[in-house]
Amino acid sequence: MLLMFLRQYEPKYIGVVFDSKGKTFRSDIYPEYKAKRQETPEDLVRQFPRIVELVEGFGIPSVQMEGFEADDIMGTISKRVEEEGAKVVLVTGDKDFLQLVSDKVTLLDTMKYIETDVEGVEAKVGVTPAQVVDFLALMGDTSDNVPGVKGIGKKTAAELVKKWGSLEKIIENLEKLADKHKELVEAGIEDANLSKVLVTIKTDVPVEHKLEDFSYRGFDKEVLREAFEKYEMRTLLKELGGDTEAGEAAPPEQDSPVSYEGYRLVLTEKDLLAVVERIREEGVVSIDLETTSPQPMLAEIVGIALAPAPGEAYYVPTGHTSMEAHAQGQLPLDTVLGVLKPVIEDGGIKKIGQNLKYEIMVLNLQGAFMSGVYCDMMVAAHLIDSGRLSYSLDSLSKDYLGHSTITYKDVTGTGKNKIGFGEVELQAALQYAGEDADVALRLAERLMGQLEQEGLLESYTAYELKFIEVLAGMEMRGVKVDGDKLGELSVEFSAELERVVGEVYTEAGREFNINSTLQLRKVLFEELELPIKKRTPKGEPSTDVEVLTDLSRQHPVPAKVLEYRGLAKLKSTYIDALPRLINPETGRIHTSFNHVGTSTGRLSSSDPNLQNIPIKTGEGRRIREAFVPDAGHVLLSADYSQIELRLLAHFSGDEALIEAFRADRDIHSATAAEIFGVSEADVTPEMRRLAKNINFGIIYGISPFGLAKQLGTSMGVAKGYMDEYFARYGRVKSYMESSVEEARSRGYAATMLGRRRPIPELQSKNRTLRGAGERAAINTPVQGTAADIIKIAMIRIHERLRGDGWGSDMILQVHDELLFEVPEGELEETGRMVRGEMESAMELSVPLKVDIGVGGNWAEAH
DNA sequence: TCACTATGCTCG
DNA sequence: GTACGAGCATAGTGAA
Repeated sequence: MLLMFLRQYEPKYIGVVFDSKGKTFRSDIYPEYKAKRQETPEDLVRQFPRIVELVEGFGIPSVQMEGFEADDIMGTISKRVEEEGAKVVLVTGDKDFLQLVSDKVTLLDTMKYIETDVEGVEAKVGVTPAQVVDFLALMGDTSDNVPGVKGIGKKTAAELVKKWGSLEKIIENLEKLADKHKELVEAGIEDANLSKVLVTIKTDVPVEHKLEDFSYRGFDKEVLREAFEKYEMRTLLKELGGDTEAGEAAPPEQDSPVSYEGYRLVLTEKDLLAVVERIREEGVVSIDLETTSPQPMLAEIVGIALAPAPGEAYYVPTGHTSMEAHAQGQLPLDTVLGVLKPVIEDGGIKKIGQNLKYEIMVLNLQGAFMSGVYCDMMVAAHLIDSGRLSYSLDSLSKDYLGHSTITYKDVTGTGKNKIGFGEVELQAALQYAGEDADVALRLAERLMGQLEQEGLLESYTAYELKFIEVLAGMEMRGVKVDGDKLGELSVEFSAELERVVGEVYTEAGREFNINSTLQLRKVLFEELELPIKKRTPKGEPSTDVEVLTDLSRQHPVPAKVLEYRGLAKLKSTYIDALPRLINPETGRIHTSFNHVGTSTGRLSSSDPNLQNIPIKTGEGRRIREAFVPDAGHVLLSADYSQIELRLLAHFSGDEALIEAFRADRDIHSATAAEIFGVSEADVTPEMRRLAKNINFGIIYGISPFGLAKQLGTSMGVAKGYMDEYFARYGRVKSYMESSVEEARSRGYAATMLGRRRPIPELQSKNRTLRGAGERAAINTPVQGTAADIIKIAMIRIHERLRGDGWGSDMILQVHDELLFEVPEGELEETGRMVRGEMESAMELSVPLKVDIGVGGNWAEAH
């Protein structure tokens, strides 16, 4: 509430007033005052000191005076400030405060976010602010135990006060009242008079503070961050915005560089043409589409914001549905796009925006093909710092411009009051959308400057920006999923689940919700009295796969639960979820690839996540069978073989490792042969499994504990393996150490294309945190460079496929694998081209190797 | 009803 | 408390 208030109102003075314990003049004259209140819950009482702490963190002065209620202190301050001629906003939901409202004083209910002025008071209670005390005196207040006049409620109280003007006047004119009212008031005169005193907020409390004492200079981000971290207020932490470099002061919140004066609505074709003229003059435009859906494949445009220069922004509504929009008349989308298309498609006009992939896709569906992508804020910020909590425009604006933008929620509301963007009033839409376009434009300058300064501009334009179009293309093409097949699987899994559930109930001796860890814990550890093997971070007995596998030796229930979980997971996450995401227009699934989804530079995928479709179990593989090509096509899968270990060989320069890859040996067998001192022919499957785990462990920044856990052995044994590994691959060890050292001295880890991930944990005094930082420092260059390599390959393949004559499409990326939908007749050429581009994407001291598979579904292609 | 956390499990 | 990087389903809780 405070954050929202500070941002929206940017007050010059602010104070928070607290009640204090003990007696007040009200309880003196009326001992029953607030008597019926329930005792303040203990949970709440304990929070009061923390609230004070947080208010201090916000840099807000607070007032608390023994013997005086907060109401009266607020009333006094409000009165004084009002007399000095300033405006006052009283932030409270208490209706008693309606009495203080004037042309200078308003009430803000931060729960509902409604600001009440004089007219508001009358609309709300039917009387003027001055009459509120009389109104309350009659009506009473149950929550404060103020009696009022028995039998008179809100309606009658308002009616009487409105007619006679005050309580005193009503009493004077008792005889003229309707019989029913007369009787009631007569009986309640004493109560009414007392009530009036009780509800009247005092304005003459001896407050010593001067207005200047309440000056607000903004909050210290660091102090607040610490408090939020301490109390694990993660959402607020995120809202607070990213890191400010040590020594670099955060830009002041208050001198906001953005004003809305240069923003204009565009409602006529003539005005639109003038905007186009401005864009051509500037040679650059920031674009922000407002639509009906966050999913580009389902979105319809309701308006377009355009900013050709800082402070100058236009909003062209095309699909707003408010009466006002209809009254003013908006241009049809076709007309608008007809005028804008040449600009959008003109590569000579630089395009700026936030998450331009979205704009590219939505416009593409309307037949406009964006060219000249010049700067995407989100993508630029991620290259500079892939460790940020947020890449939202608001967050970037706060950090780089010191300006908080109007948020989407601010204009559309949330929860059940939420409206579509098309229902937003045009002025609000103009300010919101115009600001986004404007802010993106201003940020572009800053971010491009920083990219250049840090030597990242080349990477940015040559790879990151081009990658946006590659992703847009893949998302738009989508992947075909056989809904009928999933339907059959669903039926089959339902039957299986029913069977397993029945077996669990029988063995457990009763029915319960197997999905509930809470209930499962009771059954396993209390009723069946099985031993607790492990605890969750909260100290509760764990029921995860490791524990249940172990317990399966003692009792049939854990084994059955594991079986249940396996089936239920597949059914709910994939089998039943995927068909719902099939686009009705295209009949395909269009995942969203998040360009800035990870701190290493990998992609992430969501809605649905197509990067974690099961493969390891037979049942899981059946889900992949539902991913199919169009008729006359096949799926081609191409995946990098051991790309991360190859990078480890390259980066470390370890001769043994490099030699193994150059000779194209099975790397896990080769490692096993080295560690166990046998010839590769004598490596057993068990030895290979061990070596494989060690190899992966190395990339993750191995620890004896982690390796032991993975292998199911003791830490001593694991340590032995590690020592043996490092004895054979000495350069790997020194490379790992230098990775950490480099990250420590520079403050960040980096990938080959330059993406930077700050790792402040390396400075931590907390051993665990520091350890995590060290492992991140080891892993990031390896995982991140692998991501760089496949990114380069994808850009080149995309460009090749876009050239003449190809019928193949690249449809998915799963970190080291690319999936293509290929016309049967084009199979060989596509395979050759794809392998060529992937293997030559980057020159390393070891070869890059790609395995290719083909099939009638994704399972077969693998 | 909504926002959020805890737990557990899928992938590379 | 401990292997790197992700997203999502479900249960449960507290606040609006």
